[in-house]
Amino acid sequence: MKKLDRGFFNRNTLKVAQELLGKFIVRRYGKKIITGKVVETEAYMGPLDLASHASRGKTPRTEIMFGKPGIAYIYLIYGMYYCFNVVTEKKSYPAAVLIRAIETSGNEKLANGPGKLCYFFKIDKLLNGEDTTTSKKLWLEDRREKIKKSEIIARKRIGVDYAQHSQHYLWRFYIKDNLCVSKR
DNA sequence: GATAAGATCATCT
DNA sequence: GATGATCTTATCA
Repeated sequence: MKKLDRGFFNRNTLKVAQELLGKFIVRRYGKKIITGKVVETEAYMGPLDLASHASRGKTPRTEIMFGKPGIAYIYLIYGMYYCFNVVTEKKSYPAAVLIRAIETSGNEKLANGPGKLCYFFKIDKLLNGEDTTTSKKLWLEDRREKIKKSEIIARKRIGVDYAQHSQHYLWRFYIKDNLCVSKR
């Protein structure tokens, strides 16, 4: 197994989002190691993407997305759930990939959504800005699992009727027929 | 089966 | 003071 390095993330966000499928998240929490396979991602890129926090300009919260590729952007949503993103593309270009669902050993439904996977992985805002290419607490690995191109499904993101041209873009990716993918 | 509402708080206006 | 990159439970057809 091989740790994903900065070069992997320093590329087109859509490419990274697709290639992250089948990769593994590794989380060291105290003496415990938690791992899981990425089965669903979503891309948020650039100032033109109205669904992205960064489209409204740089703020103290979103400046992580303007930072180095490979670092973690963790955001508390609705006061209850964290979302785990990995920053992509070159520095000062705001883009990130949201990890939406993870396949875990055991119960499939433990991490089939952005909020739940963060709870499962004990991810909180202490890890915001963590560099996953050097961290010993949180990183990503390539375990040579092959995902066929025909198994990658691209779908439109939900709730973007106001972002007219963006609606055509298929920026949500998941592995076909995987039980862990979030529903609805 | 589908849709609606409630929980709850950091961040922005 | 309003709002959101969510999830669960309740209610209706």
